[in-house]
Formats: sequence, C-alpha cells, structure tokens
Amino acid sequence: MQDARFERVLLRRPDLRTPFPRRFAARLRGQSVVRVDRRGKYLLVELSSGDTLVMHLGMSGAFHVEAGPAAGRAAADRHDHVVFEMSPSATITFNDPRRFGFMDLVARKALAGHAALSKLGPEPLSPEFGGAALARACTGKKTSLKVALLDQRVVAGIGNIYASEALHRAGLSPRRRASTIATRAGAPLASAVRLAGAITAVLIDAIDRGGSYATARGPRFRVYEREGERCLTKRCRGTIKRITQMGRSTFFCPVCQK
DNA sequence: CCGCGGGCCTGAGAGC
DNA sequence: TGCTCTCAGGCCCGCG
Repeated sequence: MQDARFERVLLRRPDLRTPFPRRFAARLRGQSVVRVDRRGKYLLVELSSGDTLVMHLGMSGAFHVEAGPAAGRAAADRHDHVVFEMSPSATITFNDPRRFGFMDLVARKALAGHAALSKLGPEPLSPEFGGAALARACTGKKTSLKVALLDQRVVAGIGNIYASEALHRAGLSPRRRASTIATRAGAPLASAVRLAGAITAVLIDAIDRGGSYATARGPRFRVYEREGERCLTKRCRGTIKRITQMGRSTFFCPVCQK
C-alpha cells in the first residue's frame, strides 16, 4: 500500500446499504493511502487528507484487484458498484450483489465517535480480549451464547460461521444463556476462558488458511453446514444438528456441547 | 437500556 | 422450462 494513491473513483450507483456520502469521489481523488487498518468487520483506509475511508463487505461484497487502468477492460459486471483507479497503475473494483456493503468517508475528529465503530467490543486478537473480557460482556445477558457472540459489542468481528465454530471448539451449547459464563465473585468462569480461547483459535486458523471461502478442499468447518454429519470431536459419537436462533442457522453437536 | 422480529437486496438451489 | 419457496457469510430500525 506504500505510495498507493486514488487517481479516480467511479460510482455506478448512488448507494450501497446507505447512500455514499456527499462528494465521495471528489474527496478521495488525489489522496494517498497512509495506512490500511481493520476494526471488527470494518476496513479502515487512512488518507493523507486525514479522512478515513470506512468500508464493510456486508455478506456478498468483494474487492477485485487488477494491475493496469480500468480503461479497455471487459464490460463491468452489473454488481460492480465502485471502481477505484489507483496509482501506481491498478484498478480495485468493489462488487456486491446484495448491496449489504457499506462505505463512508469520515473526518479524523469524527472517527472514534462514528456510529458503526463506536459500539464495537474488543478485538479478539488483542491483549484486551480474553476470558475476563468475555465474561464481563456476558454478565446479565439474557440471550443465548450464540446470539451473544454475534453481538459486535461483546466481541468485534465474529460472524455466523465462527460463532458456531468457536462454541463447538469450546464444548459449549449455543443455547445456553450467555450469563451462564459471566463473571462470578469477580473472576471469569473456566467456560469463559475456554470460549475466549476457542474464538482466537478459530480466527487464527481461518487467517492461516486464507479465510473461510478460500480453501477448495480439506475440512473447512467443524460444524458449519455439516448438519447430519458426524461430530469431529475426539471420541464423540454425536451428529451435527442445525437449529435457528434469531433467524440465523446455528450448527452444533448436542452430545459434546453442553 | 435490552431482546426480538422484520427489513434491506440478489442469487442459487430445491421441488413441483 | 418456469414458477415458487427457502436460504445465504450482516446490520439497522422500531417495537414492547
């Protein structure tokens, strides 16, 4: 990203999930990239102007990066909504069929208070996150553990796949009340420590393998989309079940997840 | 404040 | 073939 600069920005429609901010393309043009960062599921691109380009892929968003200018390229896909022409010569296209993605341009002073970012919980791979932080966040929570993990205020960045995966690794039922792993007598319970460890392990594994959808072969998930298949926990003879919680699928093993 | 249900979009796949 | 239905990796809003 060193020396990368926005030469030209093309918007093929006025909005994604929300409208693009006013003068979006104009404010990006000519800016160089100071730093690329991430907070939860949000991508942060800090610009030389001091503004930060905040982006989210939603469910179906993706960036396609190609060398060379956009001119003379094959006709755009109908879901190519944004084209960033960069220098040195490269084209970054944002494609998003469902348009649940998000882009905003935020001034430095407004970044910390930005609606999308300000409520996020701790980064799961940071030192602040662990059994204690997780136990604290679950204190008094009446929802299920699975739903709590999807709450970005509890821990940032867990989605529907990794919520199921982490709970399986931790041997905890997705149906348990979140408060059952809460802090007691000032100390986190062993299950909170286990779940925090499972979350970091699942994420590190996924990063090592290049993401959930990058690998074509090999076991991708331990429970996700494995309904009816055998549980992979050592010596467990259980069968993976699928249930719906808050309108979303949860996969788990009723035998080894308690 | 919290928890829940619905809505936002399009595409893929199943079943008829 | 085409229709209808369900489901999909996320988040926001409004209700009680």
